[in-house]
Amino acid sequence: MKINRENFFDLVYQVVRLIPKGRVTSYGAVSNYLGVKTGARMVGYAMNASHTQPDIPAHRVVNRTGLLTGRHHFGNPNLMQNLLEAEGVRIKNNQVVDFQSIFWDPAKELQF
DNA sequence: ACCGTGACGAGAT
DNA sequence: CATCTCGCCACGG
Repeated sequence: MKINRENFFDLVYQVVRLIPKGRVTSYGAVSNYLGVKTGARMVGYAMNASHTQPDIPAHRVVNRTGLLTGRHHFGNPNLMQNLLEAEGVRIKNNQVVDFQSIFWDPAKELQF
């Protein structure tokens, strides 16, 4: 079954909503989980539009290196980091500390 | 309809 | 190890 853009956006939102507090995931991981392995950019694009949707912890989604590449889209560049730190995620130089340990892979953690 | 752009990622140089 | 290039697909101009 082909994933329409509406479904894709919606699915991205759903997955992001499932990210546990204090954990983070990557655009690529979400994309891969949705079956669009090469659609990491689309996830980012979806997140860009996520501001229209409530309850979207976009701050828990970073790039594959754990870098807070999306911080400039939170109005305040420090907001993303603040939100993460408030959840116990340590940030060092715009990068998630111990990224691998708190990384949440929907394909593995969620498994469905 | 064509082109440039992007909250990405992986491989090449 | 630092940069560059290309693929990906949706969207705005």
